[in-house]
Amino acid sequence: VAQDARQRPTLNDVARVAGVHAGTASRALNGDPQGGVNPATAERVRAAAEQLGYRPNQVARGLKMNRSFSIGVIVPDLTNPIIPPVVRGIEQRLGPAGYTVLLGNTDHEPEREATFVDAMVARQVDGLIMATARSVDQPLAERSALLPIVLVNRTATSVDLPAAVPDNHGCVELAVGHLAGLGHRTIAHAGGPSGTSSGTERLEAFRRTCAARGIVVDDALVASAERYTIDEGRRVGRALLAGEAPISAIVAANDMLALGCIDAIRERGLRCPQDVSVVGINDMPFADRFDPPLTTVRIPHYELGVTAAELLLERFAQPQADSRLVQLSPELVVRASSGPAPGR
Amino acid sequence: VAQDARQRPTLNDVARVAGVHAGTASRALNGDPQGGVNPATAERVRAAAEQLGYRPNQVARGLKMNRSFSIGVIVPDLTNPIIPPVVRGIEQRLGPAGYTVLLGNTDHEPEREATFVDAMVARQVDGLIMATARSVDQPLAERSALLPIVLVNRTATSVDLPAAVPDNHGCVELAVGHLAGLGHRTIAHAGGPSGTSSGTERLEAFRRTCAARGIVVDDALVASAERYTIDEGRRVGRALLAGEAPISAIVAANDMLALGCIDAIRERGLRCPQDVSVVGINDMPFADRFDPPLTTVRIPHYELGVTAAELLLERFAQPQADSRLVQLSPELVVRASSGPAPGR
DNA sequence: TTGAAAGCGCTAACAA
DNA sequence: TTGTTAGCGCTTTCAA
Repeated sequence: VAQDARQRPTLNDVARVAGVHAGTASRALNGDPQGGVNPATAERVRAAAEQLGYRPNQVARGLKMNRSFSIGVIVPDLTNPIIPPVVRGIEQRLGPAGYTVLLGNTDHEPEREATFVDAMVARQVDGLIMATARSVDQPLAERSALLPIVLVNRTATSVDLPAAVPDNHGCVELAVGHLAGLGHRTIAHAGGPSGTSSGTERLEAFRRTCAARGIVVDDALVASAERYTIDEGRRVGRALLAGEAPISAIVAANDMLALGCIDAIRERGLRCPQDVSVVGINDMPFADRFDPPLTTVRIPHYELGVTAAELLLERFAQPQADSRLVQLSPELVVRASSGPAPGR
Repeated sequence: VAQDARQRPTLNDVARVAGVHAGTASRALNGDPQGGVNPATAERVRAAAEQLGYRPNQVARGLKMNRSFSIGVIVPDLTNPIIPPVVRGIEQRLGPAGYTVLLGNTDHEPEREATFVDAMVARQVDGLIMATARSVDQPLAERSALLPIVLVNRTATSVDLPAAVPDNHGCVELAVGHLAGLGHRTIAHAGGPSGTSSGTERLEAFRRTCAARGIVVDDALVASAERYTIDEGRRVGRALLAGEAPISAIVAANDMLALGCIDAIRERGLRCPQDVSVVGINDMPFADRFDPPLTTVRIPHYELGVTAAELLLERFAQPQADSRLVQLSPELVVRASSGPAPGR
C-alpha cells in the first residue's frame, strides 16, 4: 500500500526557524508548567509555528506520553436510531476536553467486538465507552484490567464498571401508570432480550409495578424478544395476543418491539389503540410520525452519552475511585397508540 | 489528567522471551517480504507473542512507518438516518483492510469541521472521507494538499476529488417519471439547499426531466429549502401550495423535505395522496412506517460508503491517478404517498 | 538468517 | 531560561 509522502513541518522545523532547540519549542508551545520560557522566545516560536502551519504530531506525542488523546466508543449497531444521539453526547463532552472519538460498530457480534477492542487498545486509546454490554460479559472483566472502561445504556452484572444508564424501573412505572390510569387491568409485557440489563430490569420492574398496583401478571402475559427488532416485536406480539385472556394493553421494552406489536395487533384485525393500547420505551426519532404516533417513555440518550463521557473523565482523574452508576430519569410522552381501556 | 499506568507487553518483551532480537521478532511477526526468517525462530516468536498476549502498539508502528492505519470520516450529522449506513459501509470495507475509522460529527458547522480535520491530521490519519462537502468549498482544496481525501454523498465543484455519490439525475427522473405515469401534469419541486451538490443537481435534473417530457415548470413551481429538515420542508411546501396554479404533486429533494411537505398539505386541509402526491428521495429508514408510507427513490447508502472506501484505497495505491467520480444507481420505491392525479 | 543501530517526532529529566 | 540527551515501541537499513 503506497502512500502520499507529503511532508508536514515538525517541531524541529519550527525550532530551526525560531532559532531555538526543539525542547525549547516544545515548552513554548505547551506552556511548560515547570520553569517558564522567555516570553520573547515563546512568541518567536509561536510565530514560526504559525508561519509553517505547524500541527503537532499527536501520534509521536502519544507515544512519548503514553496517551493517545483518543477514546474508543463501541456500539452494537449504528443504524439503531437511539445510538447516534448517544455518540453525539459523548463527542460533545469529550471534544472540548481534547479527545477524539474512534467509533466501532459491532453489528451485535461479540467477535467483531473483540476485534475492535483489540484495534483500539493497539491504538492506545486512553479509554473505552461501550454500549454493547451483555449482562454476563466475561471478556469485559479482562479488558477492564487493560484500560479504563465505562458502560453506557446497558450495564453488566459480571463486572463492576462505571455506567450511565436509564432508570429502567422508572420507565416501566411510567408506562404502567399511564395505562392503569386509562383503566387498563390486563396488561402484557413484550420484554427485551434476557441477556441485556434493559431486558431483565424492565421485565422485573414490570412485575413489581403491576404487583404494587394490584394488577395480576400471569405467565401468559409476559414474553421476551431475542433482539430489539420490529420482527421480534411482531413475533412476541402474536404470542401475547394468542393467549386465552384478552389483553387490552402492551408495554413493550422498547419502541422497535412496540412497532412490531402494533403490526401483530393489526394482523388479528384489531385496532390500536381502540382495541389494544401499546406503549414503547425510548422515544426514538420519528416516533411521532409513525402510524399511529407512538406513546412512549422518553430516555435522554444524548445526556446518556454526555454522562458516560463524564464518568470516563472522572476515571482518568481518579483511577482508583469506586465505580459510579448514574441512572437518568425518563419522561412519559403520550401520543396516539394508547387510549382508554375498551368498555370504559 | 492522571492515567492508569497498566503495562502491556512490548515487542522487546516478546523478543526476550523468544530469545531473539527485537528486529528479528518484528520480521517474524510481520512476515518480512525481503529475506525470510527461520521458520523455527518465527514459530518461537509467535508462541512468545501468544503467551504474553502481545498486541503491537500501532501508535509506535505508525510513527515509524509514517502511517496510522486509521482513516477519518467526517459527517455533517450523525443523527440524520441516512448517515449511519454510509459509515457502516465505509467501516465494513476498511476494517478488513486493516484500518480503523475515526468519526467526527460537525453538526453542519464549518468551524467544527475545521477542528476535526485538524485533529485528524494531527493524529496522522492516512486519509479522510468527507460527507460534508459544500459546492464551493475552499478549505477543502487546501486540505487535499495535506492528505488523500475522498468525498461521499456530495461533491464539490471547487476541487477535483474522488467521490461516491448517487446519480442525482436518475433519482429525479425516476420520481418525475412515476408521477407523469400517474397522470400528473403540474408537478412542483421542493428543492434542497443550493449550497449542496444534491440540491443543485436535483433541481437542474427536475427542470431538464420535465422539459424533456413537455411538462411546464414555471418559477412558482420550484422552491428551495435551506436545510434538509422537516421544518424547512414544511416551509417550502407551504410556499408551493400557496401559489396560483393548483399543484397535484411534489417531488421533494429528500425524504425529510417530503415529510414537511406532507405536513403542509394537511395544514391546508388537503389529503396526501388523494389531492397532492409526494415523492421523496433516499428511502430513509422507517419511510415505510410513516403516515402515509412514503413513495420515494431509494439511494444505496451503504454501497455509497463501501464505494467511497474503495476510492480511498485506490488513492493509496495510486496517489497520482485521476479522480474518479462514481455515481450509484437509484431505485423507485412506490408506497402510499403517491397516487393518480385528481380527476383521472 | 540474525543482530546492531538508527531514527520516526515528540517530551522530560538533567545540565549548563 | 535554554540546550542536551535519552527514550517512548516500532521498523528497517546495514553488517555480520
